Amino acid sequence: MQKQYNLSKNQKIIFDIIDKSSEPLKAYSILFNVQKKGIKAPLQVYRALDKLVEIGKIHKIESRNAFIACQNSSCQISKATAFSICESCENVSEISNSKLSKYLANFADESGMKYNKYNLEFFGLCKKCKSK
Amino acid sequence: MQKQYNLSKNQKIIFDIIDKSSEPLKAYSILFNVQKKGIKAPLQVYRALDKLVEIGKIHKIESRNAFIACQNSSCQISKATAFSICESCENVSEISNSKLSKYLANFADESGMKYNKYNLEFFGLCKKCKSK
DNA sequence: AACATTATGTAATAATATAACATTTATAAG
DNA sequence: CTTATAAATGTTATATTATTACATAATGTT
Ligand SMILES: [Zn+2]
Ligand SMILES: [Zn+2]
Ligand SMILES: [Zn+2]
Ligand SMILES: [Zn+2]
Repeated sequence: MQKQYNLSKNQKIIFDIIDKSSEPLKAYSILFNVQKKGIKAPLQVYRALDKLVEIGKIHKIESRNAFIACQNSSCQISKATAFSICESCENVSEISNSKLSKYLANFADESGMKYNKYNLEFFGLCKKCKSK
Repeated sequence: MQKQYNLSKNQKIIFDIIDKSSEPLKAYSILFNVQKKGIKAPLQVYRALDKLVEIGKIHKIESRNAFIACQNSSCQISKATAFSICESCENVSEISNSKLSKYLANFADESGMKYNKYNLEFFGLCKKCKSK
C-alpha cells in the first residue's frame, strides 16, 4: 500500500492545476494562474512543487523545466521516471512500460555505482506530427 | 567516419575549458573563466554551448544545468546519452554501454511514437561515497 | 500544554537563458 | 577574384527560472 499524503492548501491548489492541464506547466505559468487564489510569490509555488515531486504526485520534465502530474499511479515516489516528448507539438506523456522500468531498475555497469533513481526522456515525433 | 568540425575561436575556448574540467561546468562559471580571453557576454557562451551540444562534443546534464565533454568518442551527434550522477559528491560520468544504448535505441511502445533521441540520467552513490 | 515538524507569507536577489540588432568572418559558387 | 550565402561574433537589454533570508502560523506528537 502506498502512503497517503494529506496535501496542504497550497499543495492542493497547485496539484489541481497541474493535474487538470493537458500539457506540462512551468512554474511561473502556474504562479500566474493561481494568483487569484492568493498565491502571490514564486517561492510559494516552488515549495509546493518540491513537495509534490518528492511524494511522486508530479514529475519535473527536466529538459523543459516543466511539471506534469504522475500518470502512473504506481510510481508514488518519483525515483523511476520515463517520458516521451514530441519535439514538434511538445506533447509529453509518461511511459509506463514494465519491461523498460525493470531493465533500468536493474541496470548496473562496471562503475560499481549503486543507482536508486533514474530519469529518462525520449524525443521524437508523435503519431500526429509524424503524419504531417 | 565522423564528420570533423572546425571549431570557431569561441567554440574552441569554451570546449577546451569544459574538456579540461573534471566536473560538469555551468554556463556562468564558464563565462567567468573565459572573460580574460575576451568573451564577455552570456550569449557568447550560450551560442558556443549550443553548437557544441549540436555536434556532440559536449552534452548538457539537464538535471544540473551543466555541461560535460563527451567521454564517448562514438556519440558525435548527441542523440543518445546516458549519465550516472552521484547525489553526494555530484560526480558525473557518461555511461558507455552498448547493451543499454541498443536497448534504448530500439525501444518502442504502443504509443506509435518514433523516437530519434533520448537522454537518461541515473542517480545514486558512487563507489567512494557509498563506502563512507 | 509543550515541543517538534511542516507549511506559509513576503521581500529581495541569484542563477539561467534568450531577444534584437549591427557587424564580421568563413565557405561556396560562379 | 568576386559575389552570394551561411555561420559566427559583439553588445545591450531583458526574460525566465529558482533560491536566500527571515518572520509567522498551522499541524502533529508526546
Ligand atoms: Zn509517474
Ligand atoms: Zn507532436
Ligand atoms: Zn557522449
Ligand atoms: Zn560520490
